[in-house]
Amino acid sequence: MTLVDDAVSISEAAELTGLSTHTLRYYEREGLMLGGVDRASSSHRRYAPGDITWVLFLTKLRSTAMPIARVREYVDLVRGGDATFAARHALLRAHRVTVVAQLDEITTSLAAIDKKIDLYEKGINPS
Amino acid sequence: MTLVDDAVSISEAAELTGLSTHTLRYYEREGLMLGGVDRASSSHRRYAPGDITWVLFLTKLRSTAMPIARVREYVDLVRGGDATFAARHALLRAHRVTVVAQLDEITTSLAAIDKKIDLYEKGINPS
DNA sequence: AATTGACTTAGAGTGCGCTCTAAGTTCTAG
DNA sequence: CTAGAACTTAGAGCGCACTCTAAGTCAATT
Repeated sequence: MTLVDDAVSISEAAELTGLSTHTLRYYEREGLMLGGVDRASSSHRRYAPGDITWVLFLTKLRSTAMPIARVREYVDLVRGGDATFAARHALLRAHRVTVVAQLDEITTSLAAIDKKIDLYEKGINPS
Repeated sequence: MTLVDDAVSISEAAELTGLSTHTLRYYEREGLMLGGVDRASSSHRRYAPGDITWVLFLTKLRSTAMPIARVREYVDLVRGGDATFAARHALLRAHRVTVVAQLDEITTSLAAIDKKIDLYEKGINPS
């Protein structure tokens, strides 16, 4: 069994996640990383594969408009271990409801925009 | 033909649009109202039905993340009349592309969240 | 050994979209 | 006529999520 050090630097983590190094440090400061990122050379961050996986999921939460504070709540629950299983499950299910609502609102708005575009396409001059 | 004054006060406009009176004044200040809102008694705003219709469409643009500045561009074009027909059409079509991208991103993120929720539902303890 | 570039920290700054305040004016009900 | 609610303005303040700066440390290359 070969032991590969597949942990990466912050700039590599930035490339892998699509975030800036600034944002990665900011998220860590805000307590959004599950376990605290490892350090090499006693100062430079080393992102383990699991850290990358977590950041990628975190960006899914953020891209569905979960506030930083709510993400932190979730992370704090994860740190709480088995005892918080139900709470974490509930938090995600509650968030899911808001995401479906977002999709619905955007879809409704898109329909209104499409209606307006149709007017343009028919040569009508709308506002 | 009966002439009804169906223009409404700012608080009624707020109720009709779901915005606050503060926001309605803010939008007007930012140049987002098509023609300038009428005044009654030489000071209080009177929102005509067309104003309400416009604000409702404007909220569709906003709810699909069109920045205030872009909305203003559109409004400025509308003020430009027939000459800007093509530009307005293009602006809306370009915005449409971003809206579809939003829907796609949120849908992808929702799938990731659902996957996580499934783990909870199966009694697995995820992070 | 020296240079160059990536990294570190704490903290300040930015942009957006509201949201609120204060001081004064106007409308409406009694 | 009066009281109180709703309105007006200009401008300040706020919350969020970054984003950047400064001053210094560390790593890789020549």
